[in-house]
Amino acid sequence: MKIEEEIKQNKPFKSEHQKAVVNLMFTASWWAQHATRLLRPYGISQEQYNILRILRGMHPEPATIKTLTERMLDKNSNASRLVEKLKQKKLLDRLECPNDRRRVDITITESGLRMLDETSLLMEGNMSTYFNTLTVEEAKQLNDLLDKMRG
Amino acid sequence: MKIEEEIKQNKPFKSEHQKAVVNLMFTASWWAQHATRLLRPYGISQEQYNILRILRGMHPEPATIKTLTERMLDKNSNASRLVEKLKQKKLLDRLECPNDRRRVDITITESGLRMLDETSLLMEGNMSTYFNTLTVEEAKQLNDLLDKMRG
DNA sequence: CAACATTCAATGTATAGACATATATTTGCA
DNA sequence: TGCAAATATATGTCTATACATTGAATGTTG
Repeated sequence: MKIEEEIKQNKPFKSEHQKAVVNLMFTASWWAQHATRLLRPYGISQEQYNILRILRGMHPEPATIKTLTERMLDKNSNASRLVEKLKQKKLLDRLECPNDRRRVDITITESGLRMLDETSLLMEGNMSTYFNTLTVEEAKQLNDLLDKMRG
Repeated sequence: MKIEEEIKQNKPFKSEHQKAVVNLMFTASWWAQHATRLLRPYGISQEQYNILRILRGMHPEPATIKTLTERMLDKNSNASRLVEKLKQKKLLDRLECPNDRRRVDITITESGLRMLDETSLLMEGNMSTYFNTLTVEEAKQLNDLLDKMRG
């Protein structure tokens, strides 16, 4: 469906650029909804999932809060607090870094890895299902345009 | 900058499709940050701004909570509460609908219109500045791809 | 090495998103 | 008409974002 119909906009957009911004935000929100629902049965949010993905990518090397923040999609989400939530669920371990006591070493646990294997399979499966409307060539184009959009 | 650099991803993405999803979410979050900062001096959030835009579009016809929800980018954001916030700032009026007492008629005030004229000029100006990296043709392509992405 | 600046993480506070539930009104139909 | 179903909005609760501030540890420099 075209973005105008999705948001029942009666007037035309002022420009393709403005429309693209609205379309971007709408599409992101649309996908966020799906992702949130997929993850809900596992008791983790998208950003918690994202943190676990970063930790798996580095495993068995530990990350610090700083590293996580740099790699997270949402730079302002509060890595400290999200890490605390995940620790309570025993999905990661947090240890004081021996070299620098300001830092904390954060490592995904076995249980975290198991849960992530399951959820990432589910997420990736859903992505393929939802996004198979795009060809690989089109996905590539979309990536280029988004990169270019950010200047 | 390419998305891999933005989030300091060392490994390649599994597929262009997966990369496109990450890119979409990252770009949306990136723009949301700018928008939030632009609106901050005016004391309104993006979604409050969005509601005012919808109301201006319908003005002088009133909207209901239901109408707003249908047209908002984020279907789950709580129109009731956002309307309440905007009412407190005297940017809109909320009246019981005479035909159907379940509903409320919501209309943007003069003061709301004035503030929106100012903020939307600012927002649109910023969009042109940020997104002039894309040609009109590319913006069109991006719109088509996003529409197609949602299936 | 002492004083000051910087870095890293945690926390306080306000706003918003996600979702279930409550409450009032209207509609539809037996 | 009466009563259940549907509709419109509001609210409670938990989580997350935005941003300022705090506090501890480390770096830097005279």
